[in-house]
Amino acid sequence: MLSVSDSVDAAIVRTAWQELWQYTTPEIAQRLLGALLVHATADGLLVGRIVETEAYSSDDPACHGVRTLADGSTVHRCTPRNTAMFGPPGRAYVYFTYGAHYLLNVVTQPAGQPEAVLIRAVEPLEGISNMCTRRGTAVVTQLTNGPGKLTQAFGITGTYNGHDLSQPPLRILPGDSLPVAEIAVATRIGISRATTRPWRFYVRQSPWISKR
DNA sequence: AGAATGATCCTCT
DNA sequence: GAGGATCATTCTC
Repeated sequence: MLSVSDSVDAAIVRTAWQELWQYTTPEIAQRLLGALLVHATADGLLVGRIVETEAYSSDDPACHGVRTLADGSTVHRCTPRNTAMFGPPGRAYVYFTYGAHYLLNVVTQPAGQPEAVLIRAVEPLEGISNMCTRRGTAVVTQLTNGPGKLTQAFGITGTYNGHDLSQPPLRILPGDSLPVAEIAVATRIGISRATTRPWRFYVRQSPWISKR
């Protein structure tokens, strides 16, 4: 049974969600800080607050939708793995790497323009004991402080690749933008190309981020 | 068909 | 701080 206030709340969230995609990808990465990642599982609700993100753009050699040619130029390349990146904004791009980890991205630009925001860390809010079970640890600060860790804690796998993140069971609920003073800017982690772009964003002094 | 690479994590020292 | 695990994806031959 849906109450009137629930409907109003849903409309507000829907508006904030759709307005997000008019910004550039680095701007969206900052605006996703503070948003809630929500997964409704058979074992219960899992909720986390996003505290760390990275932007990947369509002119960015580090982006999965971009290929660097021998002459140093870059082209867009749609492949079976990165197809979701070429789809509409607001969808998930989930991929598997290092033979072990799923990484969750949010597609940010209109279809054909491969850009996305990697969710690198969240602050666990609800379903923490469930997350501990999934992660195999009781150390709460180690549950979701990395892109591979948080997908394991939340039970997010490749089945969500292409999923509309405004819809259950896996959603992102935008919140108010953080004050600029609370947002730290740094270079991205774990990449070998375009390493100097300042496109990693995190909540300053948060104990839940992956790395200082 | 073969080889290289990787938006990571964990376990050491 | 360094190195290994582990395998899907992608490119090259």
